[in-house]
Amino acid sequence: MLNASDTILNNLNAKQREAVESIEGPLLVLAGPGSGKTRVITHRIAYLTRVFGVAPRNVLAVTFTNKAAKEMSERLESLIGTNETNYRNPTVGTFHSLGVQILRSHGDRIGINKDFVIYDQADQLSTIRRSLDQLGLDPKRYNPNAILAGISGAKNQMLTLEDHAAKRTHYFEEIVHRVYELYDNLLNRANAVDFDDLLMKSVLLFQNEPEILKLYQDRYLYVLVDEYQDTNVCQYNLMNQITEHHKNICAVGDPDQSIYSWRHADIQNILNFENDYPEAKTVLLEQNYRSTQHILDGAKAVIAPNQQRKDMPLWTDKEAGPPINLIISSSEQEEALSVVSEIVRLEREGLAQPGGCAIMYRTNAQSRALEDAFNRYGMPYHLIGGLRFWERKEIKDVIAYLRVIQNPSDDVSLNRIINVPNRSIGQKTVEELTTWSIENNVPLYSALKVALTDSEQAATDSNGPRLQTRAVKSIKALLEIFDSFVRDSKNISIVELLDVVTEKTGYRQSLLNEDDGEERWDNVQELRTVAAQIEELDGELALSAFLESASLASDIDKIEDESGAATLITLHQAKGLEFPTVFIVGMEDNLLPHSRSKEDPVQLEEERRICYVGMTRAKERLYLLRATHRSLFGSRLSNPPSPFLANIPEIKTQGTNDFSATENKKTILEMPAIDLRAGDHVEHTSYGEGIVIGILPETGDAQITVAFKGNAGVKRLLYSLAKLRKL
DNA sequence: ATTAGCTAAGTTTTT
DNA sequence: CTTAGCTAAT
Ligand SMILES: Nc1ncnc2c1ncn2[C@@H]1O[C@H](COP(=O)(O)OP(=O)(O)OP(=O)(O)O)[C@@H](O)[C@H]1O
Repeated sequence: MLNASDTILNNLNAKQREAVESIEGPLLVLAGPGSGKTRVITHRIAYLTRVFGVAPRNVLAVTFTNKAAKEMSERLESLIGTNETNYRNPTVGTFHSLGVQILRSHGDRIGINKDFVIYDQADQLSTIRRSLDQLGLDPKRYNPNAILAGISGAKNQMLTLEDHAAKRTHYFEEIVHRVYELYDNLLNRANAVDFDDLLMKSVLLFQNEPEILKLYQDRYLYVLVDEYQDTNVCQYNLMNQITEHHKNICAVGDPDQSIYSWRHADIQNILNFENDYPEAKTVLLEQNYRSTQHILDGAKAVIAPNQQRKDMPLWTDKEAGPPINLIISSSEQEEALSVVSEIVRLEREGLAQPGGCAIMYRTNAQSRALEDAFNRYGMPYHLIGGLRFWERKEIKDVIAYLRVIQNPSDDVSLNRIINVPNRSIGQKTVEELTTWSIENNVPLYSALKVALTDSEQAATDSNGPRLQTRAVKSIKALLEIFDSFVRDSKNISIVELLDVVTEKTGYRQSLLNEDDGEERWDNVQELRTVAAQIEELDGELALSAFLESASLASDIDKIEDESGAATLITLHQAKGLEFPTVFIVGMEDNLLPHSRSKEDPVQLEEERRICYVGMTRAKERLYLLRATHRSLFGSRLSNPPSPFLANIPEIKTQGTNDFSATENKKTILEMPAIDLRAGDHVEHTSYGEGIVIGILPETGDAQITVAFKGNAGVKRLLYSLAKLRKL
């Protein structure tokens, strides 16, 4: 029988084992893609807790995305089993979720109220606009996005307002500084923190309150960090603070996969690890378990020209596999079509499943042509990023209601929904209230209250905000409804609260009257489903916890491969993932490398790394695609091929005139545009109701597979003959 | 107070 | 070509 140690070490190679068994002191695992770095982290945690006897609660593992954290927890669970009574799981989370945890528990020490909300980019921008307005600065002249970048950059480098003051060298930075000051004030007043605060304020808290820091130092005796090459100054400081005494830090990463320098990630953090910790042990992993020989060779050839790198050996004993394919098209539409038809071909020939395919691109805008092609041919797809679920208007509206219920001081959220749906509290009124609240240094919500009491007491000589009677009436109704929500929120579940809020405010009604109302209401219902799922998992859920997961959630967390849908994703978001089949579209100069980066050699090297990350996601099949012409802002322009393509030694090119490519395209082009998708409910004249489970193109037609409700069962029908009615 | 219609700007990449 | 933000008209 195997003991715990054997089970954990069994599926590791010698180097990985060495890393797992190095328990005490700083440990650096440097290795290329697919070499099992993440596996080392998981197994090392298992080893620490199950073999070495470390209490799970003393272990902290930090990842980049929630998805990575979730996957790690799951793998841990299957490795060591969990949740026996008395068994506390290790902490596995993202830097940002760690920040939330720290600030929620101890933020009061630096003046952060426990009920704080987290402002995302849109909330930040709206706060910046308000600041500009207050300062009498023209948002046309001073781009709010640029100012946000300035503030965020400062925070990412741990520059507080005072620090930033010293750094002002340009006029623009002076402006940024003035906005920074007011912006932070507004955030404070709204009891809100932004993404960057989660990290920076945690570090500041630890700096100022050593006894709080000690709590975390004593709690987290073993710390493991994934993707260390993409940590920024705050994250670096945070980890150093926690591991200051025991120095049990295990950093894992790959300098060649550092692609977030624009977010102020500093590759020096990983390169200097051995200087920071002279006693550090370094383990290099050299075997790639993910990709075929062809894919690995191609990727290595792309990264090789970078000057700022140490070459590390990376090999595979996998078979050569099919060569890397280059498909040249004449437009982005044709490019997208090539992708779809190739996926169809792979599926038909039993070579790959659509669910195992990912299409990757440099910029979000590129997803559009792909979506069109997938929709046109009834192929299911899963879009990551872009119009993110959590950023949709209707979702943000509903979340805003919940946020105000939890934290009435949240000005941005209150502003958002104060007149949604229309309740005759117009711009003028809001302006008056806002000005009054800023002058009196109180939240907007208080301004509403004052306005109301004033009018009730018919106080003519009051200093309160001066409003129309109609507006006051609306405000009264609004405050009353919020009071009732706050009361409700204490007694009912979040799902119920969502129902009450959308119903009582008339939000559902008004949404359904808008364009695409049904679809958007469905999104709100999906939010309800998410809430239900979380509640089912965690039992009664606190409103704050729900809002927190809403703030920190990102789309990538939702990838499920069971669905049979191909994944559309940016190259950045694809980091850390793997797929049997990968398509990288837009392999053109100005796009990859992006025109904004290609002038600066340092940035150009990062573009190369982005390409490298994408290529190394592929396990079996890799397609690179480029279009000779592409439209940008409506006008067509032609781009030369990406210079990276020239580095790849063996590549099979399919030009636009290539026979097989044309053949494929014919099949799919002749397929009628079908308005059916897998999952759609349909009705057939004799078989009755059913659900579409598959669509296969045929020459000039399509084969639709439908699972019928009645006795008919699963049927394959020809689209042209079946006369299916969509329900 | 609300809305339709116009103009100008925008595409890197995100927790 | 889109879309967000602003102006003019109701
Ligand atoms: N010792 C091993 N034996 C067999 N398969 C392994 C081994 N180690 C890792 N793998 C597999 O190799 C693949 C890549 O592993 P993992 O994701 O841990 O690599 P990584 O180094 O974190 O990759 P990346 O840096 O590209 O994200 C996974 O499918 C994993 O299951």
